[in-house]
Amino acid sequence: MTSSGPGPPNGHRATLVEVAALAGVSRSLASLVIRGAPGPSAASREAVLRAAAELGYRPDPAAKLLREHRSRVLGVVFDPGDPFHADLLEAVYPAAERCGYEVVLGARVPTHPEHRAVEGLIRSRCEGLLLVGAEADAVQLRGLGVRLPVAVIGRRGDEAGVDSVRAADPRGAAAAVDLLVDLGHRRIRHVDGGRHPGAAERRRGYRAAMRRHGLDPDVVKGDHTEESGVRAAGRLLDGAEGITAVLAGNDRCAVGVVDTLRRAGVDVPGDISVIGYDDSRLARLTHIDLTTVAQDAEQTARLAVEAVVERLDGDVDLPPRDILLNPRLVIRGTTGPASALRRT
Amino acid sequence: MTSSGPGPPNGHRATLVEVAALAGVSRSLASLVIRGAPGPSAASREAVLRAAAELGYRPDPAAKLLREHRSRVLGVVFDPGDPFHADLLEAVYPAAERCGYEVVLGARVPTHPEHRAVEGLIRSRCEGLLLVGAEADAVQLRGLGVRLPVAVIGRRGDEAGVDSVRAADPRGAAAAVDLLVDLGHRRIRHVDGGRHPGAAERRRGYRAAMRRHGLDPDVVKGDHTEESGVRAAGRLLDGAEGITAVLAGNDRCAVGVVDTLRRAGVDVPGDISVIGYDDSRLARLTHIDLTTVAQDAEQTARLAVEAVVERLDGDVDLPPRDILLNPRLVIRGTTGPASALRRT
DNA sequence: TTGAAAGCGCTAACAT
DNA sequence: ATGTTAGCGCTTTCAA
Repeated sequence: MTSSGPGPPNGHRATLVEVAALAGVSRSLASLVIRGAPGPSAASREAVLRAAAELGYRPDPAAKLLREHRSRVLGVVFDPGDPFHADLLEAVYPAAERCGYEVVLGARVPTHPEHRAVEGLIRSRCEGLLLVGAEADAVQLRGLGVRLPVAVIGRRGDEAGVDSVRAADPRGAAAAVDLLVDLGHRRIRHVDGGRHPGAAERRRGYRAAMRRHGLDPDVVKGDHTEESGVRAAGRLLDGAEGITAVLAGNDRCAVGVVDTLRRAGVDVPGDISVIGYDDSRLARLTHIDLTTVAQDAEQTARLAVEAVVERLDGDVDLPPRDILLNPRLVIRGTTGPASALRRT
Repeated sequence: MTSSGPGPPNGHRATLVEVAALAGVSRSLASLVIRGAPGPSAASREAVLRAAAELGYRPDPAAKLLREHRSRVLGVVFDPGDPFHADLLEAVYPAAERCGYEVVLGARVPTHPEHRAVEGLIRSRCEGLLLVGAEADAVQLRGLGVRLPVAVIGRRGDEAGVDSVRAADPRGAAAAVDLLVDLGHRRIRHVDGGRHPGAAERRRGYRAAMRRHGLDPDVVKGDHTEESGVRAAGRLLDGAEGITAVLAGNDRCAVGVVDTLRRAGVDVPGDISVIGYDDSRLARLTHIDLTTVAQDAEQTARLAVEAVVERLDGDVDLPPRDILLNPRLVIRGTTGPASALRRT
């Protein structure tokens, strides 16, 4: 915690002139030493460092910023409470550090909506912005992108003139279908995510993959909540329609499905296989152990950081990029062979 | 999103001198107008505002800060992904705003541990710090508290010389026991949270309440994961010990218990009642519908903000306070009368 | 290798 | 009600 440290524990904050005076050198020389610039002799270096330590000197970021016109800070807007955003943040920090940037966070919550978060971060003198799942429309995004370099994660942004990094959802859904077909499933239902971001792409990927395998797509409406999974499972139980596998719109929905089926005495994956989407912490819980489609948080975060940094450190007017990442299928315990068909 | 706005959309940022020049007034007068200080006549006000708009002027926070030596910014360290922290953040923003402060966030993640988050926030020139669930020890906390006003949430801090706001866990556990006893339960087991923060207090509250009702405490070791609930339920199923109610150490553990019991055909709450702790989003899911003990996030956040602000805006050397909040029992669908006793 | 001087954009006395 | 003057703490030419 950088404990209280030496020097005056409280009150007056030492300034660079004072350090220089104590070291018996000029302000500028002290400045060079403090920020490790080449030039100063070993002797002066030693003297300044000792004086700084003695006074408990800490450079004033505001003054530095005023002078340099650069903060080397990246702002990130995200949803606290969203596990995938937590994974992304975890990866954003090292990525930013490698590029020589610090990170400040702004939450997107009802009491502090996206535009407020953005303004706050800009006031915190960040030079570039990462929006994890923007809710701004294309016009607002474009306006923001003019003010400073912006990258959006999880949504397309190139149409608004900003970079974006996102998973290729159609491919993820297709991979899930492929796995199920490999396991012998033919009647595979998709509980979709309605109008949630990404849902349309997943639906599209599912449909295309089914047709590719010569199978009939079977989509039922849903959303990205447990509720929707519960309802879908209910219909499955009522209808007993010979369906042996379900691709849910996301993990929450999948958990609703699995839960309801199992409580009704249906064996998962013995009778019915279920696949989720997102590989959220939920899916990884051992008592759930959900087969699901994962996005690579580490790579996503890294590419988004690098996109912004690239503009910051030079190429200001590259055309906006839309980076698509391949999702990865994580096979766990809710999928199995279709051999043990329900006898309907 | 404060769209791109008028003025030079890009490139040169207008300065206050330029605005003043265009408005035909002095720097200081322009300054007064810009920050809405009393004094300037309606005419000058109008002129300055018009000029500012025309140039797309935005005050430079770095310069302002350098001059004023105050940022009116509060730093908050939290765990992204933790739903309760999300609730707190939601309440922190309006609380800070009412006090005239802004909020900057720093995440506590493996790649960016607490002390780095703290340093980052301090560099972001925050004047006070809120630690949501500090992991620093008392010595580090004390060192930090010397540098700037600090409040910790969810853990005691007065011994380290900083303010703290937390739920009175013993009372929460006691309230849960009281409810179960009211419902006629006598054999109530507590699956504890091991060494997790708060677990000891909950255990203590449970024990005291049981004794108060003339009942024998029955504590089994656990932790704050679903796993632990699964194991505890397993033991319940094996033993068939006539236990009719379980107080889990937290919601995750409770969900593990409920899940396992129900899959084994035990009716919750018909055969066994289960109470969680925390009222996390998990507990609120309708298909889980867990009776649980809730902390008041809104009040917690508000009191913590006010504690820090109070020190910032005057009383620097109040003695540290440890504010205890009463938890609230949220009765949902996993508790019921003990009448339908399991016949063992 | 070191120092002197200028100035980043703003606010806060102190005049007027 | 408005303008003048001095810096805030730092970096950065430019000279020595």
